[in-house]
Amino acid sequence: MGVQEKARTIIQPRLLKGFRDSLPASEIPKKAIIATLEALFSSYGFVPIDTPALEYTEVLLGKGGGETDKQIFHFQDNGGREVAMRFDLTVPFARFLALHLNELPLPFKRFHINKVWRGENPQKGRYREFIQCDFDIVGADNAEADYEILSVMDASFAAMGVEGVNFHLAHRGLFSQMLAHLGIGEHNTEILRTVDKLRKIGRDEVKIELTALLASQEKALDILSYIDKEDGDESFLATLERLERLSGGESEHSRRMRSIHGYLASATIADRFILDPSITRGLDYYTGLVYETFLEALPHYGSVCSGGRYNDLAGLYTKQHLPGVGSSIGLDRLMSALEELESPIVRAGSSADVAIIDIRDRFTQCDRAARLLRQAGLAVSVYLGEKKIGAQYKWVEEQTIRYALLSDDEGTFTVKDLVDKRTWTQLSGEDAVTTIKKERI
RNA sequence: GUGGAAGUAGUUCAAAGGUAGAGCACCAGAUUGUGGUUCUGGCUGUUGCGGGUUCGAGUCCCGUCUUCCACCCCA
Repeated sequence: MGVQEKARTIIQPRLLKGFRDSLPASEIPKKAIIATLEALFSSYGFVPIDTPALEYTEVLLGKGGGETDKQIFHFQDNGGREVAMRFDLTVPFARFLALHLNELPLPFKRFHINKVWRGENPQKGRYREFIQCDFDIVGADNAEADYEILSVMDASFAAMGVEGVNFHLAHRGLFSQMLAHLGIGEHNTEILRTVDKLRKIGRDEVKIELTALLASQEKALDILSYIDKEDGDESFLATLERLERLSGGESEHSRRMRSIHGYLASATIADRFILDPSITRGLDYYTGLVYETFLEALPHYGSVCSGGRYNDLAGLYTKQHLPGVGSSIGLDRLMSALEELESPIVRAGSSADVAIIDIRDRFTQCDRAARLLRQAGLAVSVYLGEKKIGAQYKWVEEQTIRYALLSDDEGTFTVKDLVDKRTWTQLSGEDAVTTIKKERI
């Protein structure tokens, strides 16, 4: 009866829809990836910032509009203020810029890695709480800044060891110019939205939708000829020339794209960047270059890194005109995709290099060895339970710790490699250090 | 937010209205002489949750929550 009584008072340990716990097996690689990205951004001179998770609703909603209104988590705080949780890192950054402009060097390069929240219906790789890694350059409107963001994107995926990545580039200004050239500029946003679905629903379906939208199959075909490559292998520059033709000749937009491609080519990374006019990026603040990033093996996962150029980011919050270009990596979606690909990056997750076991009677000796190993730069985890030796080995392997160190009666140590099943006996503390450091390479 | 599918032990999956089960995992003991073998024994569930139909519901019906899929949108 007493037991039943207790059972009834237990609170169900449940999670909110779209929110997840992260166990060591996923948190360790996640932290490793974040550390890699932070080091990479820093190597380009980008500096870290942070902003609050919670802001005034009016600040985050801006002018208000469409989808963000529905997706944003908002409520009244205990003081009756209308507050909202940030749904991306770009809008808070704009507010941040307006507030701190005279404290910042321009051009300003920052990165920001943190959680954001969207009240969207979850699916695989889509959650209500997820981490974004943003990096932006504000205060520079030129091809060099555009190029540098693309360069950081490419270097980021290389640093994470992710292969088979393609960056799809387009230019919003160029697209609008084409529509104006065709005399159908007024349907701009609807056309963008339809074109954006090309990869998902296919050319034929897009043609049907555009025809319905414009009440003209001829114009639909004109637009399709803009976003359709004549052949799959059409080069960046050949595509660019075709876009120039369809949008009425050379322009500042096409010249910008040509310059960016020139820099990418000089850096010998141009082959991973594809000019893909079907990339449009919804209807946000983007005005120039836009891009999305796809994994060759999992195109249906959608973009894992997107962004573009916005020419008046902080316009909602200040009269100062601030051009910028930036990008955002969706870390949780990327990790979800990499897990599906069984990528080694998300598998590597040890809590330590060495575990020390069987220490019940020789704790001091073992702790001395642990301190020695730590001083030598190894991560060491000491077993603190009371189980038998077999269970201790299991504990070590559960955490994918590769080496176990045991203390012998003679005051020496035994090191075991639990992966290759090798054993070294009668080692001094120093020998144990050198053995492990040598073997683990 | 709209529409569809699914939810059984820690896990993978059985049980086609009639006593909720199996493998793996887990726990204890023996053996292994600084583990992984073998043997013996054991635990595990309010069948996601809440109602309803029925003599009887894991199974049928309704609601709800979560996951997955599509739309929408996006990372």
